[in-house]
Amino acid sequence: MSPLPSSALQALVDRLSQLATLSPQDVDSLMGLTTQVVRVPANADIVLPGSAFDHAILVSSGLVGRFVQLANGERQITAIHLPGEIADFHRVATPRAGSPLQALTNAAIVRISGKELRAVALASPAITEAFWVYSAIDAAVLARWAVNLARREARVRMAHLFCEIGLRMESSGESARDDFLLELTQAQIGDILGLTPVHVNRTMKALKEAGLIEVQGRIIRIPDWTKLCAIAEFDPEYLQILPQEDQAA
Amino acid sequence: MSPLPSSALQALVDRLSQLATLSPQDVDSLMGLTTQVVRVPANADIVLPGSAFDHAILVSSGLVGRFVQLANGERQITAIHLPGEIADFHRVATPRAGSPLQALTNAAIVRISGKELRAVALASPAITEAFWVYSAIDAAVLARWAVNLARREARVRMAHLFCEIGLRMESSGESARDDFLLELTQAQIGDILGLTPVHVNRTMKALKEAGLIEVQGRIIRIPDWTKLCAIAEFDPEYLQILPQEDQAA
DNA sequence: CGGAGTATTGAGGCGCTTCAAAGGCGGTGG
DNA sequence: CCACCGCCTTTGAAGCGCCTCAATACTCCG
Repeated sequence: MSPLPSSALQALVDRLSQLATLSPQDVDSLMGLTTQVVRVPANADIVLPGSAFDHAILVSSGLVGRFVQLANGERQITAIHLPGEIADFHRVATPRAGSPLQALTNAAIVRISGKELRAVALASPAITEAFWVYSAIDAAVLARWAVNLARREARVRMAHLFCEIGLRMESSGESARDDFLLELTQAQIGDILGLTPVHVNRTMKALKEAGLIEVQGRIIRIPDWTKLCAIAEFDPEYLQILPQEDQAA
Repeated sequence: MSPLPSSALQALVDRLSQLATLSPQDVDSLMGLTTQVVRVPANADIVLPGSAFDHAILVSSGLVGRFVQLANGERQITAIHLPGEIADFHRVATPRAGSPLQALTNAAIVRISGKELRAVALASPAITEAFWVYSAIDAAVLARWAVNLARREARVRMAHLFCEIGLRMESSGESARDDFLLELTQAQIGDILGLTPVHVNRTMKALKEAGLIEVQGRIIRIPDWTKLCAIAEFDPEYLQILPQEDQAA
C-alpha cells in the first residue's frame, strides 16, 4: 500500500550521510529501527497541540506542516517538510514540547520510535553529530523565515519560498528546482507567508505578470532561476545542501 | 576584571542541570573546559557574517544578539541572549554556518572551545541530551518569534517581547519578571520586532498610556503581569523554564 | 448537474513606513 | 563648569502595503 519501511529508512540514512560520516554499523543500527507507515489525509492532524508524542515523523510522500495555533483561529506554519525529511526533529529531544504537525496534503508518513532513536543516537557519536547538524539546519531555515516574515514584502517572501522549496525538492530528488508540484492551496501558502489568501492570490498574479514564475494548476515553473533568486535575495547557503546535487545535474 | 572563568562555567552547569540529570563526572568535565573571558563594547561584532568560528559564546553580562544582515542595510535580530545563556548554540554543531553575533550592549562573554565542547558532549549521554534539549528550546523560541512577526500587530509583539524577556530575566536570576533593565535602544528593539524605530516609539507610548508598562529610562516595569500576558497571548510553556523558580519566589 | 472548496477580482480602511523636524540627554573639550 | 555635539527619543503628516468585506467564477467530484 505504500513504500516499504526499509526504503523509508534508506531515505533517512541517505540524508544523515550527507551531514556526518556514518560507519557501516551506524547504517545498520539506523536501518534496524522500528517503523510504522501511516497514511494521513490532507488537513489531518499528525501531532496534536500540547500532546506528548515520542515519535519522529519521517515524511514519505506529501507535505507535512509544523504550525502554531493562535487564539483568534489563525495559524502560522513555521516549517514545511518535504518527502525524505524528518518533521520537527527537535521533538525527539523534547517529546513533551514541540509544535503540532498536520498533513498539508494527502501524505504517507513513517513513525519512528523516539526512544529507539535516542538510544541509537547516544550509542554513536557520528549519528549524534548528524542529528545535531540536522537540528541546526532546521533552526537556520526557521531563522531565515523569521527574517522574511519580519522584513520582506509579500512578493519577496513568496519568491523566497519558491526558491527554497525548489532547492529542497531538488535535493530530495523529487523534481527539478525550477519545475515542481506544490500541492498547497493559496490559503495554506498564506499560512506559511503570513498573508491572507486574498493577498497570496494577488501576489502570485504579480509574480506571474512579471514573468518570474509560471503556474499551471499547482505546478510551479521558474523560467529564470537566477532572476527569481535575485528578487528574493535568496542565498541558499543556509540550507546547507551539499553542492553534489548541483554538480550531478 | 570580570567574573572568574570557573564561575562562568558554573552558570553553564546550572543551566544544563535544569535540562538533564548530570552526573558528578559530567559536571567535572564541563567545569574543566577551557574558557576565555572577553569584554565587548556595545555594537561590536562577536562573530562576523560568514566566518567559521568554532567557539561557543556564553554570555556573562550584557546582551548579545543573533542577527541576519539584509542587502538593503536593514537587519533582523533573530534571538537575543541574556547573561547565563549560550548564544547560538547551533553553531557548536555547525561551526561553518550559524548566524553572526553582535553585542547589543557593553558585554562580557566567555569563549568556550567548540572542539572541546563536542568532545565533552559525545563522551556523555547526559550532556549530549542537555545540549540537544537546549537547542530545541532555542528553536522553540525562534518559532514563537516567527509567529509573532508574521501574525501579530506591533502592540502585541512588543508585549510578548517584554513578557518573554521578563521571564528569562527572572529565570537567569537577573531581576524580577516585572521590573527589569532592558538596555536596548528603540532602534534595536525595532530590529527585534521587525519595526521601524519610529513605530517602536509610538507603540511603547501606546503601551504606557494603556497602563500596561511603565518605563523609566531603560527600566521596564510591568504593573499587571497577567494583563500584559493576556494582551500578548503569552504562554510561557515554550520557554521550557522549570517551575522551580516560580516556587522559589 | 449540483455543491463545496478554491481561485479571482473590486472597493475601502487600517497599520506601519517614510520623510522630516524638534526636543532630551549624556559625554567631551574648552 | 558650561557649551557643544552626537545619539536617542519624540512627534507630525502623507503614502503604501496588506487586510477586510464582499461578490463572482472556476474546478473537481459525487
